[in-house]
Amino acid sequence: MLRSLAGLAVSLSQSRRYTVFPNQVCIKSNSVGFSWIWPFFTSIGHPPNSFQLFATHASLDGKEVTDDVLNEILANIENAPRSSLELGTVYVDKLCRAGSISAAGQILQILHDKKIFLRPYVYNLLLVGASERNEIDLLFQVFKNLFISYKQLSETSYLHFAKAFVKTDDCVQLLRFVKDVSQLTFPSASVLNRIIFAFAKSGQTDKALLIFDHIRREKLSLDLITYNVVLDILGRAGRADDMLHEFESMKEAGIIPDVISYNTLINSLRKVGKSEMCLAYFSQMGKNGIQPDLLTYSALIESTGRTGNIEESLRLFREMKLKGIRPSVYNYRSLINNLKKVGKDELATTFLEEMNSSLTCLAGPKDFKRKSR
DNA sequence: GTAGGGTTAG
Repeated sequence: MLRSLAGLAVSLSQSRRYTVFPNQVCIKSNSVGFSWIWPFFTSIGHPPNSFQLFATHASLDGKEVTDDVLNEILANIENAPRSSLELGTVYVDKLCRAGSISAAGQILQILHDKKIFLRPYVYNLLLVGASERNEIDLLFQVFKNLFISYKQLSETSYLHFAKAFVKTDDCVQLLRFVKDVSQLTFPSASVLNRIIFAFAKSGQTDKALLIFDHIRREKLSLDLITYNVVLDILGRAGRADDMLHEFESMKEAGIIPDVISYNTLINSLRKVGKSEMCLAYFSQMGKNGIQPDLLTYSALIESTGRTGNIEESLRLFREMKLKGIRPSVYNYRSLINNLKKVGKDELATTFLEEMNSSLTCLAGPKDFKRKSR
């Protein structure tokens, strides 16, 4: 592939060769399949001339994508300077859908080198294609180009990237790439954080943690969010001890835990039934001047109530309301169930009535979603 | 749109 890429670069540098590929290929076009291109152009408001469109279609129809065909495509794009972005996007789209991932990647790279950045969605097509075909080098290339072109990737792109590694245990290349990307994004940790998050979200917990270890070992960028993501990963995996160990290591790294760190910790400890530890960390967060919120109290009310400490559960519920934090249906549901469990049916009924009479002013999703920033 | 719930077993 590298050789043909080099070949293309050479042929591109010899601009005289462009004239060898005029748009005459349109003569060979048949009308089938033309219809899919037109709506695309009208939808983005750049209808190019129909001859270019015929050329687009004809040059790919049933042809093997040889270097000659690639050169022909590039010449077509070059000859359409006012719409080369759109035309390039159409070509790469079509090549991806036809399974010619490698050719699509080459076109993307050549246009990228010419500062022609195609529509982001074709990068995703390429990420998926490269992922399915296990073309890791291409995957890295597309990911990097996407980042350089747009500075920001969608969550979908990160997920496509991560999914490429589901079937492989070889992480040497991946870790090398992580270091590579880190140099590109230094000093921000954002891209690395999102990579870790995508690996976790696609069920690759071990690889997510491997990347984290690598980042720490190599002293790459790392911040509060990195730790919060890792705490969550360990908590969800039921690895409470490892989670607490990482929490302690935040101090050594000079990173101060915030309300999300503590909530992640408390909620994960709740899941494994460690109610006393929930309260201990709740106390610690108070000493450190971090204000608890609805999620903190929800985890504590449930944790204490479920382990039979119903008095503490009720006290926390009152304390929360005194602080002006509106309860949610989940707090009531939790209280009512746990009260019934210890035989306090009357009090449970009282809370049921209180809940029903205040349904309209209970906390909803907007009351605990992270603040917009 | 970089991180922490959504009938989390009820």
